[in-house]
Amino acid sequence: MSSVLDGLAVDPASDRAVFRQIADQLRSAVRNGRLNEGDRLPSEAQLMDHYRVARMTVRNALQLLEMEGLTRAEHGRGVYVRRRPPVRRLASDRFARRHRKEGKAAFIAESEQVGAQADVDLIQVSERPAPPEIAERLNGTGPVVVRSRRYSLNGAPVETATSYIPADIARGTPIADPNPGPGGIYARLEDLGHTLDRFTEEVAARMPTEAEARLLAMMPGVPVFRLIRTAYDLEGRAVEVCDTIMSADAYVLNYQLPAH
Amino acid sequence: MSSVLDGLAVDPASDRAVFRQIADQLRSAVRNGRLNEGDRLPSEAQLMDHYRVARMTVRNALQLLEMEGLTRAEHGRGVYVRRRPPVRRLASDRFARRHRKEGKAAFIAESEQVGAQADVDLIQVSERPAPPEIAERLNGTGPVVVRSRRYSLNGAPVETATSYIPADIARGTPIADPNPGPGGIYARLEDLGHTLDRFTEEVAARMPTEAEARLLAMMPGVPVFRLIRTAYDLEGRAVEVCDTIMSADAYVLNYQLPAH
DNA sequence: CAGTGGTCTAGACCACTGC
DNA sequence: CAGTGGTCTAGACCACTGT
Repeated sequence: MSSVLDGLAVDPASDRAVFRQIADQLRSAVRNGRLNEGDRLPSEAQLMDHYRVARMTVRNALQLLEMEGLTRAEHGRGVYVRRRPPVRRLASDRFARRHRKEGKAAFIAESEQVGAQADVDLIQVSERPAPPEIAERLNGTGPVVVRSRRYSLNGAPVETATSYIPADIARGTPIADPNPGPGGIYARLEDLGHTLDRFTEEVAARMPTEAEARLLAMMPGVPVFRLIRTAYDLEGRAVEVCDTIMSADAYVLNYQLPAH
Repeated sequence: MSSVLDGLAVDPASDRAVFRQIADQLRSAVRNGRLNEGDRLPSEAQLMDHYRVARMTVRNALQLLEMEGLTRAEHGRGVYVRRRPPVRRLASDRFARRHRKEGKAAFIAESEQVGAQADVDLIQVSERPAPPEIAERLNGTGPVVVRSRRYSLNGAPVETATSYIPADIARGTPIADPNPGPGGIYARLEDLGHTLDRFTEEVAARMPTEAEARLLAMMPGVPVFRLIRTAYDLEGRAVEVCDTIMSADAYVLNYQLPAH
């Protein structure tokens, strides 16, 4: 009987903690192909036997790998090498007016391009004072219409988004309606005379909060993107700020930069 | 004597694991200001006493918070609420020709703007076959000149970068020299007649590998950005691919998008 | 049902920090 | 030196999975 563990041993006298040595060896097994995507790792019991260590030592090693995003544990089944799914790419033209003319909001248009089923749920609309982070970007402290929703791809939640539009623009318009109509709120902003000129995006990455992890059904060891997009009209006024949390394993963000 | 733990208790009969309840309560204490940035959390011994649980239960709770990036443990000192340092922003004009004319590479120019001390070390230059991921973007399979280096800000490493330039362009030029001269390799590419026209950037986020965590002296619970930038000259040829790993807590990436 | 991971207890020794 | 977190042992019971 052969196993991925054949010939592997740890040195208890080493400076490197035993659980780190075990993690190192399992990591190598993945890197050099002795373990492939989707393969099951040896069980905790097998690892305890093989390395002659306590269960907590084995679990610390496995937890390291899970934190790195290399493996996922499935209760009652085993620990598996994580598959890196093909990721969705945000084309630079995702906000092109052409898509709005076709009546498609950015997320939907983009998902169709890659043949994925897009869904939106948890839609909420309200009017509130602008949070400081938002007021700063909208260059004003008045009330805002707040639209939040969650996007899913092929049934898996991948992103939550909250849009803030100054109430003096959006109040009483379809923008304040749960269903803003074809082309989404960017089309409605243009209907209202706020022709969109440019966007800025600020991209950060961090580990999810508990609430975010729940909403996006995230696996341990996967960070989120936080993307704050500000939309400006032709007059240079900020007309929308969209605060988005995205499961980082579902996206690669694409940008085009001119060399000037 | 009052403490952040006053009045807090867990329900062992709850569905929610005890260590998660403890983490919840500590997290709330941070969110509602009973614990501030830089404050020390109660020690493991104090938490064991207060909640009447075993040490492993307390440690699991603390580890959750550390994984989320909310706290950092300091051996022999205590567990502290992490400070969110002011972050550096990548301006959209970071590759503007003006900076190259001034003899400054992007990283240096940018750091000066925010009054930070920039350093570069671990510079390595070699010539090798192009890795598949790189060949794909360079649209060619020939050998490449590989330049890798590490950038630090105020003494703290924040990013590693590896540039790949087709050898038929770079061989025997200052680009293949550890010090490529004023303005960096982009200035040299333009000297060689490859006037830069545009860049694409692909941004992903994940947890660091062990090697990356070491090189960037990363705290647990902090992800990295992986940014792959491709530079194109006026003829549309890809003349450089730069593969960058950045500590995500040191950056917010800024982009400008036209509305078309 | 047996096998898996999830949680928890009650100890032990060590390395690091600050007084 | 006392107090802190880092590592490790040797058990226990539970919840979930597949047969």
